[in-house]
Amino acid sequence: MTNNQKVRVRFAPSPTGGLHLGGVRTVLYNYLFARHHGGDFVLRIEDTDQSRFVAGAEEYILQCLHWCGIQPDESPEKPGAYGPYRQSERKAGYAQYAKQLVAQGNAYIAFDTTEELEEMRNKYKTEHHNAQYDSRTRGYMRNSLTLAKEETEALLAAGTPHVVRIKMPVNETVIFKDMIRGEVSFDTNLVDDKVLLKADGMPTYHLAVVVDDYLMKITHAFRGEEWLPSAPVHLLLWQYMGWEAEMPQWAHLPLILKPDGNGKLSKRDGDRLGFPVFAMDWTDPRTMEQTIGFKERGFLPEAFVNLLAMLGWNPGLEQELFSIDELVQYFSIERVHHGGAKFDYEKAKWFNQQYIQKADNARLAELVRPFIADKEVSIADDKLATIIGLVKERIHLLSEFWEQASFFFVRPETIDTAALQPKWNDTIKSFFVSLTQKLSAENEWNQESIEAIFNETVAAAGIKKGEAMLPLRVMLVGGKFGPGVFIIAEQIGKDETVARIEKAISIL
RNA sequence: GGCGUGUUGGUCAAUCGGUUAAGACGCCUCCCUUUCACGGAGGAAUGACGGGUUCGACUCCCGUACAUGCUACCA
Repeated sequence: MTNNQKVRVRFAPSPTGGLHLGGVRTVLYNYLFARHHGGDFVLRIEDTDQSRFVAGAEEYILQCLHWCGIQPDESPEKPGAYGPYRQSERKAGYAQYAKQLVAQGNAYIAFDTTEELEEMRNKYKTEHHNAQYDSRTRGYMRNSLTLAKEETEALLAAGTPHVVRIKMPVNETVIFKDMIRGEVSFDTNLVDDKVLLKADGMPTYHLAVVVDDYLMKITHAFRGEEWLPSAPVHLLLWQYMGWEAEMPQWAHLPLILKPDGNGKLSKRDGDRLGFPVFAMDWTDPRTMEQTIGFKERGFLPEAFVNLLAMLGWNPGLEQELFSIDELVQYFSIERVHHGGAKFDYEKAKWFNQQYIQKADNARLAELVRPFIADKEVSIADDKLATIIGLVKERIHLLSEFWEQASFFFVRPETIDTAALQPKWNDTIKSFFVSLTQKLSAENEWNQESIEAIFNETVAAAGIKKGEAMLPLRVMLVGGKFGPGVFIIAEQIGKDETVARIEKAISIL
């Protein structure tokens, strides 16, 4: 790219299912880079594989980006000047470029059937070398290089299924500079003649990515490390098309690995280890299989973005909590790690907890609604906000709200009597009986007044405050947890407080 | 198998030839809190291995090991 060109980056998912953590991180790095340099972020849909098309996947991806607060500047829904934004809508164009490459001698037409390819691989495979369609084997195959010109034309005229393959040069070294890894080089003899145009007329990723990036004036191309081995094909294509001067700078991002063992993090690992891998809930329309997302597990989008940003990138500061605007400010591709990072769900939850603590109670109340929708209680917004303020420092996920706060809304079904029994005797029992009487007679009802009555009653009964505090908590809450016991009493109200104490006395 | 890429505590990681090798998560101890949590203080725990280069290597080079990715008319 030329220096004064406007930065343009793209995220190019194929709409085949749920949006993976690693995908979101790739989006994020694209977005941060674009914003940092005042450039554009483009969403392009790579739907060239018709057999893998999944209905609804494109909309789903949009929703995930929206939830994360990442809006593309251009997308299928919001076209800019470089459309179309779906590869399937460019079908005719790709064929032209493929034709040009064939005419130039940089590509050729191949008629081999699946069976013939299979046969070739078995035949030429050795212990030391995997057989591939390349300079060593293409001479034995049925293609426009081995067939007479008339024969090829006759086959074409007869409508014989065929693909277009790149003709990888012999004895060349392709070198390029990756923004993250520095100089990377490949021996062209070891790269196979990748299919460029499929028999159905659709381009493969290899052709499409080059053509689209060129047409869409992409200046920086970020993608996962798994693409590195095919980079020489793309480099050569840029060269053969005569677009070398406009080729984007490449950056191959490290992988996100599974927490245990090694290898790429997959949806299966999440299922197995009990954490989400997709950004949002995804239901496969074919199998109806449902997969949980970070959103529905109770993550805040800003926490999700923050934790993903830190997985493979680090600004070199001690600060760990960054708003998306701060990330934009600090982000630099040079500080992206080379090696893959294992995903740590515990740390992810810590990030979320930090953001929950910082978040506004009214907003949290709104966000927590879906998590209590199935509970048969109706709670006013302000009441919910107040209670969230009381319990938010002890939850890591929004989904944990109910287990930490249900006693504010419904009487505990059971109480931890085991925690009470050792302290239970006639003295303490009569203390609680007299406490309920005094509480019932009280007109003012707030945590100060409740505590004052409690103190009086304790003194009158001649017991220590500590002996009665825990029992009171267990009676109201059901267990040994939760915020201050008097504020709980205030919130649940006088009648309910008295009722819970009386019920506890009756069963002890 | 071949090729590519990678390797600092259990995990995320700072360091860009000279530090007692930061910090965070998790774990442990203590304090705070008459519960739990939050918060605070402290602790255990790290440069894969072997060679170079250098006055001096976590840092640069080479080799080995290990890991991982690719090796489809999938992306």
